[in-house]
Amino acid sequence: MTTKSDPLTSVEFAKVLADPTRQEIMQLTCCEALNVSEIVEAVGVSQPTVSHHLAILRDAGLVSVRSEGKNTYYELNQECVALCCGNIMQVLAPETEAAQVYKESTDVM
Amino acid sequence: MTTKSDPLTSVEFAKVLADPTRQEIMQLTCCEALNVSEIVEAVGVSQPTVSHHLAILRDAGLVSVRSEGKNTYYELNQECVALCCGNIMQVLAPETEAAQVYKESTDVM
DNA sequence: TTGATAGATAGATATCTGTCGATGTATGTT
DNA sequence: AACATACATCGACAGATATCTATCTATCAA
Repeated sequence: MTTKSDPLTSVEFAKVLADPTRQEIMQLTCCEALNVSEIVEAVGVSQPTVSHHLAILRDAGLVSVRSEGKNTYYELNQECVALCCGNIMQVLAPETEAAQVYKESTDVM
Repeated sequence: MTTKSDPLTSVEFAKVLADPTRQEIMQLTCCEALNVSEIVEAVGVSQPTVSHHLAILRDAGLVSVRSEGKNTYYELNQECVALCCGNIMQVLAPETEAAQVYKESTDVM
């Protein structure tokens, strides 16, 4: 229903990143799946607020969601993050070495 | 007065990027310096609105500014953009190949 | 000096967004 | 069946922000 299938635009990606609470959630779920209660405890805002941020991440296709009994586990999609960052680098910083290294590493050979 | 000296946080950087008009300005000034009138003409919003966005970019240290007679030229700081994108990749997508390639390319040897 | 042009600033306004408390819903437990 | 827990959704509200018009300042030209 909600989840986005097409790749994110740079503006959409930036809007998702443009909040400290949301970035903290992204960092927490970056390398391990956490359920909502664990995230609530870690970030120190209310549960509805966490659910709100998770919905935004879900709609953007930036997290994977897995239900397990009463719990719902969220994990950040690192590949999607890397892709968006790479795109921004290539568009807004094409002459930097970082962008060129990125481009080479992703070019089909 | 306004310009930021310390490096941008990921949230600050994302907030700057999180507007389509501003990203368009960034793209326009990415590889050449433009004055305000040229930017106004290209993006199709009012001159004060462009000045507002340029002030945000200036305060963030994301553009260099050069006055020349009546004109003021703005140019995007690509290195700063690349640095911020690289940081985000390393923090939020550390296990991706893109982040690792970036890290290697910036590591002191 | 007078006028024109480039750009910044101020103030107003409408929209967006992050947060919360309250409530709904589904799943598991006794 | 009754209850508890996990999470989502709703509605309200306050603060942020993008945009505009109007105005101010500074520089160049006549």
